[in-house]
Amino acid sequence: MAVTAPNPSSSSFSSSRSCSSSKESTTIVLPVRDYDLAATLDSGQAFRWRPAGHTWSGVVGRRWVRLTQVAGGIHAETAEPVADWQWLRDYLQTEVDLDVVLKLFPDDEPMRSAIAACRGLRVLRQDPWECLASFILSSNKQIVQIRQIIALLCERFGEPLNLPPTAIHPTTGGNTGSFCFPTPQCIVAATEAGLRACKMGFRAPHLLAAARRIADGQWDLERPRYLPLAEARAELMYLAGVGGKIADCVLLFAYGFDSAFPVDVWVERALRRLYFQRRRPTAKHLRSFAATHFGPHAGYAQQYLFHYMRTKLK
DNA sequence: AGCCAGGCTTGGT
DNA sequence: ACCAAGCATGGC
Repeated sequence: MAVTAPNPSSSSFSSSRSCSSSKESTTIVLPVRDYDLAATLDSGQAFRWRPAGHTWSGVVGRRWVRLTQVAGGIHAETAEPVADWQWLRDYLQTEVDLDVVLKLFPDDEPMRSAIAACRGLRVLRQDPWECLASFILSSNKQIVQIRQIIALLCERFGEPLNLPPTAIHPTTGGNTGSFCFPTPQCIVAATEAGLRACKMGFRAPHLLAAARRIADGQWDLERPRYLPLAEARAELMYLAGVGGKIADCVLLFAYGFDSAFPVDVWVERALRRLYFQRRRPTAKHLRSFAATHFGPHAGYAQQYLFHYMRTKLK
């Protein structure tokens, strides 16, 4: 199995990027090619993005953001002026050269089809806590329901955010997506009943327990970054409510382990259908196949299979 | 091992 | 139209 530590350069806080003389602004165009914004924001890796036409509004960290795919890049708008946009480049991973990733995919028919269908799909680099909490809440839920739970959680327990007047929706009253994702400290201050009221059911005690461990310092959100994949995975699985699949999601979507390969039902279906036809591999066999077959960017390949299966193969 | 725990979507009838 | 199955995890 490839044990690939996160590539520091792809989460770079590039020292060459001077911001000493940069002006503050509420808009920017991040230049990028090979980027399918809609596929990326709507492929089950993040749950707070809302489409309105061809623009997407959401929250990254403590900032409300509206994104639009434009010729040559991604147009971004924030509510408050920004001097240094590196946080958004990191989140969207616009500095990753997709060609390099796709060239290392296995050269087989299923991957060629998936690339043809989803080219431009990216893996985001999300905040570890939001990602961990979101995927604890994802267990045994479908994407629409996960979005609902997280929207309720943010409205009820997250800090309100500033919005530009243009973001106020005339019919809904406009506070959708205008809350921070609640910090561990916010969650700790909640009760299990209050969390259950966000429709998360049996996941409530898991979320609360994880928040407590993190808030009181027993579990360090930064530690997995510096561990080999297998150890980082074990750390995550030490938390209640985090099994192998959810651990792999957090490793891939937050910590940048490109070789982490989450296998959910959709990916399992894709693997069975595209690589195993009518045979019946065990889950263990599928995992070992995935670990050896898809190379250093297996997680990226997984995202392509996932999106391809959901949007094109059904 | 097999069942249960929210609740919403999907698929079969 | 209805009703069962699926979903990913941990605890019993």
